[in-house]
This record gives sequence, structure tokens and C-alpha cells, in this order.
Amino acid sequence: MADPGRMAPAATASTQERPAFGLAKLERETLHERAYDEVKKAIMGGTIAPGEPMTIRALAKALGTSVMPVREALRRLVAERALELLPNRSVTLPVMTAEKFDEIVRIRLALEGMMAETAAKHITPDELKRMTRLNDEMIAKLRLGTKKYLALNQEFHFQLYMAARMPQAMSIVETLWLQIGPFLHHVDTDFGAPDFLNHHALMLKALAKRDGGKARSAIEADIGEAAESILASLRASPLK
Amino acid sequence: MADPGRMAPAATASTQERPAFGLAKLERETLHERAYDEVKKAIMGGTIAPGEPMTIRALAKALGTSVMPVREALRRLVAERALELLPNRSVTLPVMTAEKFDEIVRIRLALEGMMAETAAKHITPDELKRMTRLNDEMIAKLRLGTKKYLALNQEFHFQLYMAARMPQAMSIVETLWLQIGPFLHHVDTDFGAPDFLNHHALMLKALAKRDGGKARSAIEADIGEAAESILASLRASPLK
DNA sequence: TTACATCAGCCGTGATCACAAGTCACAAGT
DNA sequence: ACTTGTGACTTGTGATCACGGCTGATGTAA
Repeated sequence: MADPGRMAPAATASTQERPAFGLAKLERETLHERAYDEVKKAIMGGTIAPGEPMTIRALAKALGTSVMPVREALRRLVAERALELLPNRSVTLPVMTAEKFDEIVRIRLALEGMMAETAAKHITPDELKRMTRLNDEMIAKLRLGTKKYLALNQEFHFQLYMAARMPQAMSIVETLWLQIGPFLHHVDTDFGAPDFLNHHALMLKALAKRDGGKARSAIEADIGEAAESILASLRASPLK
Repeated sequence: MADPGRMAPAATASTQERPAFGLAKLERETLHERAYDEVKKAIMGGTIAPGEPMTIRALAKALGTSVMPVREALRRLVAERALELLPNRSVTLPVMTAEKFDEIVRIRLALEGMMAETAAKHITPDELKRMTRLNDEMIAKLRLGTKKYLALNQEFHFQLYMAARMPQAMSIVETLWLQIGPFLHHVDTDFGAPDFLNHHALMLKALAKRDGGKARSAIEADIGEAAESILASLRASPLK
């Protein structure tokens, strides 16, 4: 799959597997993949309270399946560090601590900084246009609530990282956001502060000029200042 | 697990769960954890050939269990990107490509560079001594074969990263090594070249002086030059 | 009222089975 | 000779069940 044309050393025109006819390849999603998506969505949406144990059977009943698909979905989320394994071998949504948050921020600075710098060199005009549109939408819907803001912000960032053409790094960053995501719903920080939006504007300007260094600076400032603001309110009310 | 003493807000002396007596907490390992360890060991050891599909039932028979534990072990390894999901939903050990290798190297430079810099500030004399001992052992057993070298080299690096006190980053780096590991057995590179050992010596010197910048430089040189050497022989014989 | 033993219920784990999709080889047809 | 349909066999998926461990409530004795 990773290397087409290797097993068939000189593919004839008749054996080609290209999308023939007007038919899209109909995908068959397994139940545990759907379960994974659902639980992931619940985690990112802030629906699940941190610390409370979630049982396989309860989730299975909620999803209308047996325990099998849920088991595999949870196992995968644990591997991605989105959920945590208790000594009972039950799983929980981990409680965020200041130390853990700080570490994740430092990882993000290293990784996303590098990706932003790379993205500046590879981004296409179309992608840049899409990012600009996302940012405009963000400003327009600024006061539509934290949830909407967070979703748009994530889309903006991921669109940027996508331009770096680093799929491996992309999936690592996704797991990092998956750990931070649920926590952001429980902290009271004003994400609409003009500073944050300014970083995005600087980012767009750096991308337009293909300036990798400036792009890195912009993303670092964006991550760093947001983290500082969150850490402040985290230290104020330690857990949650 | 991450926050002891939280569920019991004022633990009495009788209900304490601390390691009392000289007794180590006897751990009950589940079958799928053992299956995970075994398959992982096989992957890192270069036993499994890249590209060949591995069936659940065959592994189950080899391990003497049913399919259940194997299924979960494979699922976890796929989540960690150590294995790859085929369209058939079977799993394979991914074939390494130059592009993929290059991306992983760039991620490692960003992540492990940051960790080395952090480690320089936190490392204890004991840990430094242990690293020195590992390096000496590496030099002594230099010609005992690639397998032994790779194991000692990994131990050296991981001992360093451990000193950074960043468990999240640590587990990310582990997955990166898990992807590169199997591949290193199939490429013919002289890992015993004096350059590589020199980087380790520089690293030890930097750590002794608590010089984060020098530590970062040393690790970057170590990773970068090894990668260059491997990429050269990878381009010579593209796959495998 | 308090301390402790008991027991029922729930939990994760793993084995087994049924089923649909996929793979491969062979043979019939062009 | 090459393509195509058919069949048996293998594969991953998901449901169900049994089992041991853990939790929490109940009851009993002090």
C-alpha cells in the first residue's frame, strides 16, 4: 500500500486501480472507529468531567453497541494519552496539573514552532487564503462563546501545520491538543483578547512573505501568551 | 495514579498505600500487555520483516493465547505508529522511506534537542555518572555487533532524556525510536565511527558544565550526522 | 454508635463463536 | 493465452459468556 507499483513491476493499463467511473470509493467504517470518534468528540467538547471513571459497559450502552468496540476505542485513546489508565484498569479523563500543562506547552513550542517555520516555505496561495478566511471568521464570531472560538482556533492552527507536509508531526500535535482540549473548557480565560488575534495577523503576514523565522516567532508568541494566561488562572484555582 | 492522595483527602496512617515493609507491589500484568511487550521487542529487534502482513491468529498461536490480547496489543502499536493499518485492516510493519525518515529526524531534532537542553539543568551527579558508565561500556563493546551497540546507544539517550523530567515528551520520543528502530537493523551503516562516540563525549562534557546550549548542539550533531549517514545508504538501496 | 465480616453486584479481562469481507487458486469461457 | 466467474479458505470484527477481583452496602456483634 505504501509503495504502489512495486509488486506489479510494469502495471498494464488494464490493471490500473485509479478511480474509474464516477464512483467514489465507499468506505466501511468499523464500529470501534465510530466509537473512537464519538468519545474523542466528547472529550474535546468538554462533555466529560475530568477525574470521573468511565466504564466500558456504560459507554457501550450509551453507544448502543457491545463492549468490544468501546474497549478498543478506549485502548487507543489511552495510547494517545487522551485518557489515563487507573490502577483498577479503568480509564479516566486525566486531571490537568500545572506541571503537566507546562510540559505540554514546552513540547508544543518546540514542535509547532518547527512546523510553522516549515509551513512558511511550503504553503500554497490557496492554503494561505483559507487561513485568512478562517481568521476573519474568528474575528467576526468572536463573542459566540468559547466553544466556537476554540474550534475555529484549532482549525486555523491545523491548517497551518498541514502546510508543513509533516504527517508524523501532525498526528503528534493532534494528541497534544487532545490532551489540552478538554481542559480549556474548564478554565476561565478570555480567549478573545486582542493579543491572540494579533498573533494570527502576524502569522498571516509572515506566511505571505514566506518568512519562516517570523512565522516561528508568531506561533511561539501565540502559544506562549495563551499558556501564560491559562497557567495564571490555573494556579488561582488549582484543579478542575 | 498521577496524583496520589487526592481521593483520600487526609489519609490516615492505617489506610496508607505507601510501599510499606520491604515488599514490592506485585504487579498483575495482563495478557495483552505481555503481548504488547513481546511484539514490541520483536519489532525493535529487527525480527519482523517490514512490509509483510502479520495476522492476529498467527501471532495468537505463537504467543499461546487467544486472539483477544493480540488484537489489543496490535491496536495499541498502530496508535503509536509502530505498525500500520492496511486497507484490509490487517497490520504491517511499515516500510521506511527517505521522506518519512527525514521527517522523523526533524521531529527528533526539535524534541530531543529541547530535552537535552532541559536535562543539562536537571541532571543529578548520579545520573551523569551512569551515563558516563554507559558510554564507556559502549566503547569497550564497540565491535560486539550492531544489535548490542544500538541497545546501548538507546539506553544512553534515554538516560539523558529521563533527566529532563518530561514524561510526556519521553513517551513521544519512545514512539519515534520505535518507528526508527526496526529499520536500523536493515541498513548497513558503520555506527562505530569515531564521530558518533565523539558526540557522546561532548555531551558528557556539556552536562558536567550544566551547559544547556552545548548539550543541545551535541545531541543535534549526534542525530544529524547519524541520519545523514543512514540516508546516504538508504538512497543507495531505496527499500528494505 | 462503632467496628468488622459477609455477600451481592459490577468491573475489566480473555476465550469462544458467528458472520461478512477479503484472498487465492482453479477452471470454464472467450 | 488471457480474462473472468466460482469456490473454499482465511481474515478481521463484533457479540456473548465465564471468571476473578474489587467495591460498597448490609447485617451482626461489641
